[in-house]
Amino acid sequence: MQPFTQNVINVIRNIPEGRVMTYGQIARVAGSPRAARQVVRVLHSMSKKHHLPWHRVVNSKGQISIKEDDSYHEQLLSLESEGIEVGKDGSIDLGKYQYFPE
DNA sequence: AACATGACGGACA
DNA sequence: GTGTCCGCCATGT
Repeated sequence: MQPFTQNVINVIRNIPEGRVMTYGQIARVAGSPRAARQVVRVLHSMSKKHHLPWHRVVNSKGQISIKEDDSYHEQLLSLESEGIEVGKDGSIDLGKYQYFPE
């Protein structure tokens, strides 16, 4: 496994409840600014093995990036249960909920 | 090795 | 705001 992948997992694990981070942001924090797509890949492989708050990850527009299927619904409910306001189109106010790690 | 894929992002019309 | 195009980079076939 690439060290970057491990970093991504750590970053995601550190997102506080009630906050979100974007794919690109996670990629930057993990050390590879343009690896947003690898973050996506990590989420895919991790959702099966690791216990991570993947639902706190949204795209740069502050929206849920999944098709309106089961996973989408799961993410929506998870976010709302943490107190995050999610628009009907899956939009979130990043200025209000985005988390910036130190 | 070549080509396709993806829960992305930024630039531009 | 919407749609198109192109860059990114690990994986899968």
